[in-house]
Amino acid sequence: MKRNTSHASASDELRISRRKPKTGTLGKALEVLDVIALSEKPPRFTDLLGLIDQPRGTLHRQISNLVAEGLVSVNADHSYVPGLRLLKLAARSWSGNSFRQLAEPHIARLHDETGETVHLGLMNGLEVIYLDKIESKQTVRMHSQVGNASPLYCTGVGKAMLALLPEEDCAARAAEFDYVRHTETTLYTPELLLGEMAEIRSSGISYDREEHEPGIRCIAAGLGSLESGIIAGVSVTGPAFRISQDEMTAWKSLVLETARAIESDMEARLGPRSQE
Amino acid sequence: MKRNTSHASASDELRISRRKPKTGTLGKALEVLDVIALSEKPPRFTDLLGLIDQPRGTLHRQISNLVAEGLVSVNADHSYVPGLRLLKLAARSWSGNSFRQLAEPHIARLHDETGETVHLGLMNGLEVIYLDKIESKQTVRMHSQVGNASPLYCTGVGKAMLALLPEEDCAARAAEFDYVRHTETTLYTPELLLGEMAEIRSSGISYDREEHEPGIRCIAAGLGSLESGIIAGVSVTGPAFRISQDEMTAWKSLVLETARAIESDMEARLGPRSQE
DNA sequence: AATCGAGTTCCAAATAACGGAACTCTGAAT
DNA sequence: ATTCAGAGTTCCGTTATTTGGAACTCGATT
Repeated sequence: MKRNTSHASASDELRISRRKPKTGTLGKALEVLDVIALSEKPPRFTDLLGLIDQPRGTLHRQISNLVAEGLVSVNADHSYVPGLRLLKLAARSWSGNSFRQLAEPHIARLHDETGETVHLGLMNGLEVIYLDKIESKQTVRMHSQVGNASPLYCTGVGKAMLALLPEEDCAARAAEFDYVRHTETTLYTPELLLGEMAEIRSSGISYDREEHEPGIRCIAAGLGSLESGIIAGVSVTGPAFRISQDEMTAWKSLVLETARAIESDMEARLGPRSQE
Repeated sequence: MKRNTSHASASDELRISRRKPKTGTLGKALEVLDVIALSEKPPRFTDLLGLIDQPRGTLHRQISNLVAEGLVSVNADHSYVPGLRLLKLAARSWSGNSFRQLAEPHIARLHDETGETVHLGLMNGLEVIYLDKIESKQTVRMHSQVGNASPLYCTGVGKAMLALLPEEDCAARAAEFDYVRHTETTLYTPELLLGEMAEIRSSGISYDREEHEPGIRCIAAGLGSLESGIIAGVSVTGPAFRISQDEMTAWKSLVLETARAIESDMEARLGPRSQE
């Protein structure tokens, strides 16, 4: 005789949903991995002991397991770095990602037509994760940002994606950001951010007016839907010294067309059956 | 007086020495993740149940934990794909990798001088993992292989790295490969493979004469050392229809110089102190 | 309505993780 | 050379998590 145990009881969950998914041992191991991955310098055992609230013996075993599994490598000087297995796992995940595959020709075309750097981003919680990128010609840095995450509130694709959400969700997320005023023009309060939403919603286009990095501008469009479970965005990015705001605006229809084209491919290929 | 607890009886141990690092819960979770990452099509719950020897309830919880941690995502149709968190972790691991950073300018120069695709690979067990790549100009596929793994025996960098090992280690690995004859010219036995080693050792250069993929040729040099704990390699790859074997050979000194230059940077920057 | 298949939940028993303390190693100070 | 301090590692009884079988729910099919 089973009753409704009701996993998500209304009152309990109001507080804070951060960092309490109760994933047991796995969660603890990943906390360690996260700390190692996020460290600027490869941490040594004692560094980790200070950063993670675990007894010596326990932490040591956790790290040992991570090392044994190849998720973490240990240098000669006993400092720890993320392991190659992560790269391997991520590479498979990336190259097999059907959404990315589907979007690739479209962003390639957008790149050909604009000649500037093009990004494909995916919404993930309060961040945008860059799934793909095509660099402008001779830029030195390569494939740098694939897999990188940025906050939603200060990026072109991020704002475009926010605007796709129902207003209540949008406002809820706006309230959750840890706003950092990266530049003069950063929208650093929920009010400023929400103030742009109406315009983005009606035009389908959002701009990053050097809001995240000085000298970097971008035009973006959101795509996807809640039903499909995919909220994404495409953008064209360029240096402010070469691309004026007006030139950005001129790409509006190209960017919108690209977003619409990806969406129609999504319907065609992901809709009927979730075939790869 | 270690007691053999239960499942792994003595006779089983003889079978296969692979996959027995005893990493407890973490290992089991990663086995699931591996299966999901390696699947061609996103598996559904029942598929996984067939592929992994675990009872329903257990497997379900393991997957739930992976999902809760963001290592796995679940599609609308209950099929599972690797999660975005993997990309994020790997991106940090990649961009923070000090060896890659150090090698980057050198392979960039090699690319400029040859005009062809250049790879940086790292030895990992019986495989080479590509740490970085600079594509030839207008190639369509981008950052495709970073993080990808290939067998040592049929790639240019792989053979070059093998040749750096002491002969006994080299022979030991040669005996362990699961040889697949990818093309006509694949070295598909330990004897064929070891037969090339002397030449590679003396010249410092190895060739992939369409041994992995038809129509793809490459010249490579190994670098690093056992003491440093890094065994790596650089290569220039090109299509056979455009690049003759002689043209490849002409790059010999460029490739060697690049390898030596990276090595001297390693000594300078990784040697004194493992500073990032 | 009944059946089947797929996915999900539950709980006592089994097992793996915990954590304090003891041990070893390394390099610096005496 | 000896001592010492700090870092890293191992051990083992206790504790908490994982396990795995079975029961349950939901949807599609007959």
